[in-house]
Amino acid sequence: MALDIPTRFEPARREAEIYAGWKKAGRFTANPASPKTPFVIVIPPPNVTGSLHMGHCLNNTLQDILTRWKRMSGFETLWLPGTDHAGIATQNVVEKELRKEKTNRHALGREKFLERVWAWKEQYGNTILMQLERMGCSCDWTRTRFTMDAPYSQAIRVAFVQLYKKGLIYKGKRIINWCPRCTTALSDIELRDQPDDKGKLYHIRYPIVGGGELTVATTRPETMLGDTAVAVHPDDARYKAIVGKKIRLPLVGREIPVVADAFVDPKFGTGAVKVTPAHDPNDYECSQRNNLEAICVMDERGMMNANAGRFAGIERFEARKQVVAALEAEGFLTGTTDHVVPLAVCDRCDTIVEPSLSDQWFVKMKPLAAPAAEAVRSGRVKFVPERWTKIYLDWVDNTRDWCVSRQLWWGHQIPAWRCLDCNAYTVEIADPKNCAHCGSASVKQEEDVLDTWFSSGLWPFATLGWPEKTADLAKFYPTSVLATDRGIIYLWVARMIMNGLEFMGKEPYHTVVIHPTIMTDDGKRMSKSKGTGIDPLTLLDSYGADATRFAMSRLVTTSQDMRFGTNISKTKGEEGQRFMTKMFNAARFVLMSLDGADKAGALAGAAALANGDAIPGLAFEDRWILSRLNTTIRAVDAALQRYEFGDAAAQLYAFAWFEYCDWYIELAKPRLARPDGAAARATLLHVLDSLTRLLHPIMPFVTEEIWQSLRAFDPKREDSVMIAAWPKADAARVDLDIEKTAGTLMEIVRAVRDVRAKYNIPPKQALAAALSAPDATTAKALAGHAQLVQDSANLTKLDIGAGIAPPPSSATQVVAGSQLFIPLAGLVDPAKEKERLEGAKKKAADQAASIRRKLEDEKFVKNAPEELVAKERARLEEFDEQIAKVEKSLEELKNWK
RNA sequence: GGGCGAUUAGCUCAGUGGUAGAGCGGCUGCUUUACACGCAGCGGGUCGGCGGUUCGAACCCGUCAUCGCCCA
Repeated sequence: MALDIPTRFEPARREAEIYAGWKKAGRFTANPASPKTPFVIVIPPPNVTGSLHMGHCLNNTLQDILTRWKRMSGFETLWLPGTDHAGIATQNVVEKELRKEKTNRHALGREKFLERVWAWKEQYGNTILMQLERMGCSCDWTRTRFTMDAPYSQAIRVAFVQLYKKGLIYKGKRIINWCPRCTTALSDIELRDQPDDKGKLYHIRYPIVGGGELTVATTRPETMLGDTAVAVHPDDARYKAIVGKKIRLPLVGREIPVVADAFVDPKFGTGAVKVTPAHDPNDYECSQRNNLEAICVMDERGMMNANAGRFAGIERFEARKQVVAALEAEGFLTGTTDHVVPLAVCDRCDTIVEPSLSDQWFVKMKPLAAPAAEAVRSGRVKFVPERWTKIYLDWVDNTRDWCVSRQLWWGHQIPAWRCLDCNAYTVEIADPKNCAHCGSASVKQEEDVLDTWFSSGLWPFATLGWPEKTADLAKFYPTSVLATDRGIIYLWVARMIMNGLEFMGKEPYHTVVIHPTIMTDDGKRMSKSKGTGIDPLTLLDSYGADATRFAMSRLVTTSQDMRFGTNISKTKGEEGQRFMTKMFNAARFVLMSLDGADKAGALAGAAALANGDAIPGLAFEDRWILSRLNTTIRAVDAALQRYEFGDAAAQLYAFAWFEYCDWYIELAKPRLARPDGAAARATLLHVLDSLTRLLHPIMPFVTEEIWQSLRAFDPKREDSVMIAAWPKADAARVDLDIEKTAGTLMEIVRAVRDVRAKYNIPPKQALAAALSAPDATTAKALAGHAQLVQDSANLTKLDIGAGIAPPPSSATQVVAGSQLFIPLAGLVDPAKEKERLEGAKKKAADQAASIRRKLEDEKFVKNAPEELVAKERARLEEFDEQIAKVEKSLEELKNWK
């Protein structure tokens, strides 16, 4: 064996090189002019400030598996990568830098600030994309997109103008979520729940003008400064008499009315609530119904403003304390109780958001959401697993208008110009010089920018060149599959579907694969702040990309969570690494076996096998592994079609390791030196070739390395496994009889090894054995394969026949309905053998008893399907025979010396 | 408050009505010339609790519990 192949594949040394090779050869680049059917995935764009976390790692592994699988299956495949500009996050990062320089964006001015952000993006914005390369992702980097690029920005502008002109975008005053730290509006989905938010409920006495009083309860006493009414339920008998009267607002002195409004829950607190229209969404709606004034008492940074009177200039939570103290001092506070307050915080900076009345731009959701719901209801877009459909529909059916303006600088400035003369808006694709309404030249563009999700909602077609009619758009839209986490269903999926229908008239993909969310070892959400997250780069460094990808994909199930914390990632990563090494060594063995042998013969044979042709000299075990290979191909295909990645990975692992390596290679070894070695070599090579292709989508690097070694033998094959054809299952190769017989033979071999292990007989010590089959047919079927069993179990001989008498002093083992006898005179202790046989007898007797019980039950015999009853009868007979045999062996034992 | 998911071997998970499975870990034995990141063998579970349907339930129904996720 002249070949010099190392025993390990070294990811750290080879991955980058292999990846560079693919990239240089343009393997990832899609061709819109190709006649092939397209398969397209757009990446759910990661945040440009982000770095790879476990969720990305899983998400992109699965996308790459699909992409590579489809590419090998003959599709014109495009996996389009890119990032979104992440308005708040990116602006925060750069503002942080500025703070270190003791300056801020206002000092810099908008233009200079944006230059800084771009500079930051150029320097750091590629981090996550480079990490995808490390994972082996076969993204088309020539098509990398960024939501702030000029063509993409143009798409956003066209989309905004179209929606505005259709009346689907408007500007209006609403209560929105305000982040006082980021000083911008946020949409509902940019919030997070604050856990463990223990608050208090304050009970405040409100005096009624003309006598009497009311008690209201509030969790946010500082907002009482902005109260403009007290509301009670119209049917609440307790308060009927005072509706229409006035309250003198404590601390402020303003007179405010008592109004009746059905939104009040009479059972909560005292049944009377303070109404602060400028700081609560329900109160605002109440104020609209009752013509109440809205008084804002805070500024954009969460400081109390002039409307707060003596509390002006105080920070909102400090103001709460001081208002409570003042109420108490003046005798208005009647008590406090503990109360859990649901609090929302800004997703980006953890600041408690302030519901605030504000003038913002909104997208009308109903007209967009209805078709998006229909696309899913009709089945044109399918969720996998199917249960997510309901989650999606619940949201699109009930979604409220979407606040899309953000008080940021980094983002797409809203293409609306306000006329300084007539106050009307002009919304155009090209910058207008004059007001469209009065012709005035005094027009000023809105300063606010659009929500980042507004841009990522256009992702499936804006990335392909829309609104231009590009070749890419024509070829690759609609895309095929979107793979993402459940947390993204509202964020992107719903919006992409809405926009796809609105702007392209066609849903953006036919399938949405919702894969599990990565959890810690104990099933909790990974949290950066709690330090329970793990860094995928550590895994890539420790085990390599292939092992990491295998480990993750193998754990993917239809369940919604996937535990992959510190410990689990270690054991699973190591498992992946071992598998990678195993495959590498299997290839090493096959190549070394071919080297110096009849190479041409092996190549021709393997080619014939790949073609489905017969080759001379195919042995039983060859036909067995070919049958298993084709069964496996079918199973893997079926699993991938259903997006059951874990199942596909497990099938491949089991076939490669336990069938190909553990059994087939071992069976082939003795033949390599014999005259029938040619067929064995051809089969070894063909199965290795198929496995290399099948494993490639999951483990791209090691399979490419193996492929290149194969190619050194056979320069005619494709330059890269990436473009090799995906194996097709050949039904003609599947032979269930062979698989069944092989199963029996393996059981026999295992039984011999078991006896050896029990009696400490070394594998090297050859033994003789006899097998007593239940009938002549079985005996004949097995006898043909005696040599195979002898090779595997190191037997000098193996007599097989029906009803063979046990040789003297034999250990007995029941296997697959037959009895195996191994003469062990002088080797073993009869007492020990007796113990073993008693154990086997008990096992069989227990089984028999349970079946007998069943069969003695008339109801079972009457109601169960006939075949089942017959099957149970046969089983009982088998067990009874077995017991008899063991009893006979126990008798024989007495004759042992 | 509503919805969803999970609960099966020490761990991670398959298993949708008819003999409880896999991998990992464990234990025992092997320096077998592809691989000790290996090979061979073995043990290990009243399928979360309780009730119901059924000849028969891990599986279907009800209920409770625990853990988790989402929405309000």
